[in-house]
Amino acid sequence: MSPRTILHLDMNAFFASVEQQANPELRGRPIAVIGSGGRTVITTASYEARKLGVKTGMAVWEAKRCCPEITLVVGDNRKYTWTSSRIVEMMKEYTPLVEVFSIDEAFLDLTASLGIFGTPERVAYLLKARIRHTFGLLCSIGIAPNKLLAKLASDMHKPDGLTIIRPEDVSRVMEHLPVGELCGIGRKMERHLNLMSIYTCGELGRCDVTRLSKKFGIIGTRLKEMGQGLDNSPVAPLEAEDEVKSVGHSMTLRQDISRREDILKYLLQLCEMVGRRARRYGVSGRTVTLHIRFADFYSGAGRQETLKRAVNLSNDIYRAAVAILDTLELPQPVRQLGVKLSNLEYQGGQLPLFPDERKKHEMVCAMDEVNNRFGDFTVTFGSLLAAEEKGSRVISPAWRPEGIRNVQVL
DNA sequence: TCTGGGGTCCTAGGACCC
DNA sequence: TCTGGGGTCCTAGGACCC
Repeated sequence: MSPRTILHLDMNAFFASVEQQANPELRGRPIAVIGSGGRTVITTASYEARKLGVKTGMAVWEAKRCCPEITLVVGDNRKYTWTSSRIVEMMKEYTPLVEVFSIDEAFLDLTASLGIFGTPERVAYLLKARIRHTFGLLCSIGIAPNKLLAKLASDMHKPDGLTIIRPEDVSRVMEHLPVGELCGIGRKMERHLNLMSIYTCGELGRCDVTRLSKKFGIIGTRLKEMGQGLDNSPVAPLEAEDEVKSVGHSMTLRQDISRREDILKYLLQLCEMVGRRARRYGVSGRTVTLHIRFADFYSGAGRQETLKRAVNLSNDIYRAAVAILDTLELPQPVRQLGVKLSNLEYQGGQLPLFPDERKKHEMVCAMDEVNNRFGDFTVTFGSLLAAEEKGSRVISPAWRPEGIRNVQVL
């Protein structure tokens, strides 16, 4: 395989920076973006807040403890999705091979475009300058022969960094790099490797592959390659991406609940969110999963059930979810509920065959249409929730601005 | 008022069929 | 009397990512 030139772009403190741009009073100050619910965490902290110890995933009270003057902003995903889409459009001017990895990260395969734009550094500087001028936002860029190394490189200098790993640098960079720095090796995997006396990528790359395969199974080979800085995976633009395999929503409730009728209300809301997203993208699914987290945070219950036929009507999903609920023991009040539809089938807008089915389908589509125009839960089943519980605004960096993974509500 | 929400992939074990 | 093996589908749970 001939050498490739891959660029990874990572927006710095994306949600927080977008908010600071939208509101000049927030610039230069410690702020953090949080979710809208009663029980939420820090989604993104500005660099000013990070300096004081505020981190993603922290409870709000914890963030306030390290930084009493912090300004908390409830996230607005329309802003982030809009900005992200504009940045992706900009990136597509340099190559059609843009893989949107998350709302604030993307890979570009520049191999074929360097004839037009010159060096990859030049593309990086152009992108950085344009993103800064247009949106007032900073990003870190990594350039390397593959995605694994490009992502590693973009992480090396933050914020506003530009790091290049050339083919001749790879073995030097990997030699003393801790294995946990690689995307794909998390805390548990790192601990297992350390127990095998493998601490650095250099050691991982030299490790006997049978030893790795014995311990880690099918990914043993892949691990050794990662240690050597090898990665053949292509940059996959949206059209080339695998089909989405599941659609789900979950919510942590404002308060723990125990009464069945309360649980059912939230369950119906979740099934409506899942069903509507599935219908919007023309998928239905045969497997419905219900998951519950109990009041103690650590314990939970859940089950999945595969139906005879694929469904995407909220009521069908709801019926399956309730059937599962009725098989579960609930030893504690419920903190969090989740519903997922998987085993997906892509039907591409086919209408059901039988008249009564079709009528139901048409009614649901009409409801969806109203909700799409006027906001979630404008028209909905009678038993849905009071105004203050409407359409919990999901804030998650894992969104994509396009396609079914756009979880944007409203 | 302690601890969010969206996904993917892999493993292991059981049921069932040929 | 005892004991097969491959394949598929399904479920539960864990690790990892942003």
